[in-house]
Amino acid sequence: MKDIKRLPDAELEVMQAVWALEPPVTAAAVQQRVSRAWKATSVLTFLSRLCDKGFLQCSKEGRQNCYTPLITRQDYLQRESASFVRRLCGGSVKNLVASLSDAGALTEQDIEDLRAFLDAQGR
Amino acid sequence: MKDIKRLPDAELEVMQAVWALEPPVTAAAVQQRVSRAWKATSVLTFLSRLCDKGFLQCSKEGRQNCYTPLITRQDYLQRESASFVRRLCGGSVKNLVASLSDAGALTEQDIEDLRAFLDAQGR
DNA sequence: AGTGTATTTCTACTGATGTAGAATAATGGT
DNA sequence: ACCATTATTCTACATCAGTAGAAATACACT
Repeated sequence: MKDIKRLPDAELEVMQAVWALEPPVTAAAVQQRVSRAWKATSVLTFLSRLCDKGFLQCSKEGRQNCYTPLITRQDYLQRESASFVRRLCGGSVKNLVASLSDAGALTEQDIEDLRAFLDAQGR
Repeated sequence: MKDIKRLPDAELEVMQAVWALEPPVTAAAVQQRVSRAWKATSVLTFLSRLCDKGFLQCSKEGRQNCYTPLITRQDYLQRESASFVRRLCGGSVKNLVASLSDAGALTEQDIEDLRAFLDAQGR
């Protein structure tokens, strides 16, 4: 039914904050958690747009709004990374990892983790 | 100098076409290569925006425009994948690969390629 | 009850993106 | 030299995104 779409940067950052915090989140908490210096009204705009898009649900807790994610971080990440690999890397994951490596964005730790992951993976 | 920014979907698709073709490309060639059914003028709009953004250089070849990439696919891919991992995966590449796996976007071939890549990597 | 204060909802504005018609310019043929 | 054809440049417009002031609400106190 609902087709989740890619979120614009600002909304994504807000979602990250919501995901990072405990379930029913207030706008103020989000504002603090976020890295950018947005005015309270800006944060509220983003939160409300996220509700419109079906990413959040909003309920009143007295005078305050409380937001709860309707989409998990995992779910969003899965969709986005699959779409990223398709759109940018011609569908090849190796291609992606190789370019991360070229970009110097692959730490020793990453490599180790990946090895472990693959080992656990392959039967 | 120039800070390369993320391209919107339409422009990215046009760039992919340009990269896929041989260096000096005509708008017509791009239009054919691309998957979406854009009108010729739309394609030209995107090409011209890509020139403005410093991704392409345009030269006249008689009556036709010829476009040449100023940014390589590799270069763009590197930047974008690094930024993607940062923005969405909290900087963890394993996180990314794991979610691809969960999304069922990791083929047997991908895993094999990754293993080979990592082996070649780690001295 | 009246008022300053915290929150939220409306409204607004600028610039980016997707898409393409209208206008213009350059060709090729007759 | 003229005109149908073709490619390019302008112009346009709707929607999305980033950002936030103004207006409306709801409390918390005195």
